[in-house]
Amino acid sequence: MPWEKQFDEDKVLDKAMRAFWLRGFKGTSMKDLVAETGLNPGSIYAAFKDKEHLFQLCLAKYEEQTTQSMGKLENTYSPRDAILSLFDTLIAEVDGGGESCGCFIMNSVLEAGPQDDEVTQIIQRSLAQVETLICNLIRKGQEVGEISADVDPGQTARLIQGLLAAARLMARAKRDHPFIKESREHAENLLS
Amino acid sequence: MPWEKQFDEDKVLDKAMRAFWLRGFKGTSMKDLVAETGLNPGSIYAAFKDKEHLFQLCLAKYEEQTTQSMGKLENTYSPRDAILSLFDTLIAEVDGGGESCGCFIMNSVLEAGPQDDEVTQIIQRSLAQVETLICNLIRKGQEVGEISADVDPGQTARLIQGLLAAARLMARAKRDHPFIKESREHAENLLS
DNA sequence: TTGAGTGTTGAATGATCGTTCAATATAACG
DNA sequence: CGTTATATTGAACGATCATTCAACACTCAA
Repeated sequence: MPWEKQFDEDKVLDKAMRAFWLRGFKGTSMKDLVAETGLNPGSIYAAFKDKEHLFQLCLAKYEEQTTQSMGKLENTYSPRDAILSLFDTLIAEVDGGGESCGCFIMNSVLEAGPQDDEVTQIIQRSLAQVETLICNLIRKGQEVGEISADVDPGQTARLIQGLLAAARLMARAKRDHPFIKESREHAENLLS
Repeated sequence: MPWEKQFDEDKVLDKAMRAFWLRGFKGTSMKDLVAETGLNPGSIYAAFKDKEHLFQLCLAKYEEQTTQSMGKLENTYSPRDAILSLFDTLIAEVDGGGESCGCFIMNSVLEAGPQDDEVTQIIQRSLAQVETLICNLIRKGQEVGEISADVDPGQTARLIQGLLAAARLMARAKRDHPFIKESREHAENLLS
């Protein structure tokens, strides 16, 4: 019988994800991945097929992580604060001088051409997922009376998502862009 | 005395711009540029130094075009309608099945690492430029009484810019994403 | 102890990348 | 017409790209 893998597939995926997240698909070479994962080319190909497939796995993993971490927010904050904390996280990232490499999904939107079916599907699925999560938070907030009952949950969820995406984009363009903090205020007003 | 250039430098820049706009810097190879401009490698290098510099020229040209076309809007529409027409253009693009390759500047934000000083400067300058143009439109609209006097022009300009950026991003991810049309409504409400 | 089965290794592969340059073509001046 | 100055050409360069694979390492059932 065989031999167990010498590496933790999940940790390797995490490192690859960080690389793709920071520099994109084309901006990350196999040499980079070899250096940052500590694996040899052959092992990477044996475990993940090829660069394209590895990238898709990273995207999927990111989506899963995002969903999970939003689930945690749901349990530790009130619905309204959970939504606002999404903005607070970004603000803290920027203020703390952190990496602030944006949203991996959104970064990939621009790099993946419209022909890249697999990636496009992951992106669309992820967008819909986050929208739904925010939408549910809004509904729950309305039930509790924390969020005004006369906002449309779906539309507002998409607006929140848009504001957040824009804020992350601006953060990447200019670390201290005023819109980053303003976007939080806008969200706050929406949910008043 | 010498020999005039056989190509129109401006038309070549336009074709290169379209290529970079659609596929990004890393996604556009020199071979692509040779094929799409009709020039030979040597001629491109003689005229534009190298790929990096050509890209910067394209970015700068895009910025100039954007500024000019927004100037025209100012002359043909009322301030409020000029702003809303920015959204209408995007909506028409998407509805018409057009390319909808987003905003060249914003696309470049994600691709250019924070280390790329020259590109970052062009991006920041362009962002500030557009913000100022929208801000002035808002002020003018307020003078005419077309836009509510109690919105902060600067903050609202940044919000409009953010909404537009987000809408273009969503359009790239999903052609018929509801947010595209909703963003126009949000802008409309802001300027009511 | 051994052989079958699987994981690891990293040099080598061909393709493509951005870039260069010697050869060639063209136009204006003497 | 010949010289000079510049533009064009496209093959060729070295670097880097993603990918492969034969050699080797290791585990475990027999």
